[in-house]
Parts: sequence; C-alpha cells; structure tokens
Amino acid sequence: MSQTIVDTADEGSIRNGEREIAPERRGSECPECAGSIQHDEEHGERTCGECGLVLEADEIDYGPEWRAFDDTTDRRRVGAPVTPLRHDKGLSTTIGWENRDAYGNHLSERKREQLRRLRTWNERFTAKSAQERNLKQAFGELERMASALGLPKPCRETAGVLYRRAVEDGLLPGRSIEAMTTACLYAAARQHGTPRTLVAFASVSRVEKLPVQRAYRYLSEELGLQIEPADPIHYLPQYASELEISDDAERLAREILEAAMERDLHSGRSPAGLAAAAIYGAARLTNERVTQETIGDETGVSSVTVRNRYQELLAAYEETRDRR
DNA sequence: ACCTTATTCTATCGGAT
DNA sequence: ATCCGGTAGAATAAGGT
Repeated sequence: MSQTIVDTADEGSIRNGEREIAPERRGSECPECAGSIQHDEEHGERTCGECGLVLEADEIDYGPEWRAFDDTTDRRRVGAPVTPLRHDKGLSTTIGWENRDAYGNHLSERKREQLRRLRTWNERFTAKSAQERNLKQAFGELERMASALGLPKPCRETAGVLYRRAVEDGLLPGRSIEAMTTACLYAAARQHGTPRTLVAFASVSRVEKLPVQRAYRYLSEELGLQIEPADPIHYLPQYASELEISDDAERLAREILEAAMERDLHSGRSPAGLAAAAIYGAARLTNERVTQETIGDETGVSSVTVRNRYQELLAAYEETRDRR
C-alpha cells in the first residue's frame, strides 16, 4: 500500500502533458458524480466508488528502477524489491568423482572419506538449486507474459506463489514449465479480477492453448483453487481502451452489464462475449461508430456472438431503465 | 476415458444504409 | 460499398457417467 502514496505524489509531475487528463480528474473526486476515487492497485485502475467510472487503467509499474535520473549519485530508489518472485543466485559447484588431487596423485584414505561426504552434500545442494533455476526461468516467463498482457504486479506475484506451490507439490513432472507458468498466470489474473481470455494467454505463451488449459485444470484441482467465473465487467476497461471508446460509453456498458446480470442473462455465456457485446451496445447508444467486426477482432469474440448478445443485453437494459 | 448439451465460431448470404 | 442480421454446421467447453 505504500506504493499508493508514491503514485499519487508522483503523478502530477510525471503525467503532465503525457495524457490528456483534465486537472480536476487527478483530484480525489469523481468528475461525474463527485464520489470518492478509489485507487485500485490490484486492477491497475483508478475508479470512482460511486458510479464506477474508470479514470485510468493499465497504470505504470512503479517498481525500483535501478538507476538514477538526475546527475547526483543518489540512488534512493535502488533497493532490492522484496517479492515472492525472488530466487537464489543459482550458483553451484561441481565436484569430480575421481579420487585424485589437481596433480593426478592419489589421495589418502582420510581425504577420500572427506570428499565422499562433500559429494553427498553437494548433491543435495545442487538438487535444490536446480529447482531454483527452474523457478528462475519460470519467473522470467511470468514477467514476460504479464507485461505483454499488462497485468499488474500483485497479480504476477500471485502467479509466482502459485507456481512455487505447484513445484513443491510435485505437479510439474509430465508437464511443460511453459504450460504451467501460463496456467498460473491465468489463474492469478482471474483471482485478481483482471481476467484475460485463455486465447490471449496462448498468444503470448510459447505453448498452445490446450496444454495450458490442461495445466490450469490440473492446477486448480490439485491446489484446490476456488476461482469464480470471470466477471464480464472486468473486461470492460481493456476493451474500451483498445477500441478507443469514450468514457461515457464504457460507463454505459457497465450499466448494461449490471442490468443483464440482474436478469441472469450472463449464466452460461462467455464473459468476454458479454463484455464485447455490452461495449457494442453502448457505443451504438452513444452514436459512436464501431463495427461488430472491429469489436470482434479486438476482443477475440466473433461478430456473431456480439450481435447475438447485444440485442438481448439492450432489451434487458431498457426494461430495467423503464422501470425507474 | 467417453458422451451429452449448450455455447461459440466459421463461413455464408440477402438486405439495409 | 460497407455494415448488419440471420442461418447451418463444425468446433469447443463443461458437466455427468
């Protein structure tokens, strides 16, 4: 949470001119309804507590930078980040099997005994660090995929923790590291309410969708993960920004989805599809020109699904609206 | 592991703007 | 000319046996 403070302090200077955000938006009140702004670090968003308006998504990661920007030697920001993603340095030693010294001479019985004990222990340590190397590689992959998908830090950490548990519980044998890391990240993203579709993960991962899916099932089964179906509303911020939809439309889409959920229109339907359809419906209501094709391309949902969903979504929305 | 069912996808077309 | 809405059949997901 200390990061939250850093963010708000830096924001004014860093973001000046970089984004077209009206000054009043940086305050703590929502420009629409004057509700208080919640800084939701987990979702990487700043949202209004009252109306759900998302002011900013996909925030900058404020981790340590490892360098100083000014001409002083002050490296205040340097410091080891304490994170579950740490691993050991992977250093290890190998001891040869021959009972000879560096000149090829035979060793005394006493020395041989000593070497045997050393080998035994070295074996144990290197076995351990082999696992650490495995973790290191896996964490590197996690970072790569997470940043490709714009997933915030807490989410990556959860993924790291999940992966470590998976390794410790011996879930890895018979499965590729890639598939398992991807599965962990997928699970973590859903737990954190920043879901991405499996297809999206497959596109940044080095493995196909199927092994990832298998690994995910296995993972959630074995670790007893309780992950609820993704909430379509969580897809809205990313879709809206990819499609360059106005804030108004995004908020409208949110209302549409809420109305739909009241009527249980969402059960059995794919969350991503619902979100895409809500965006389309909202854009249509606010007279923003977006074709079903474009939505489909950007969201990975087919245009057929978009049109099938958006009509019933709008119907539900209008009904709820009329009752007020 | 296989089967069932509901949902989504691909491909396609006629009609509307 | 492009977009929309609908349809058929294939593919896929999830649950049950």
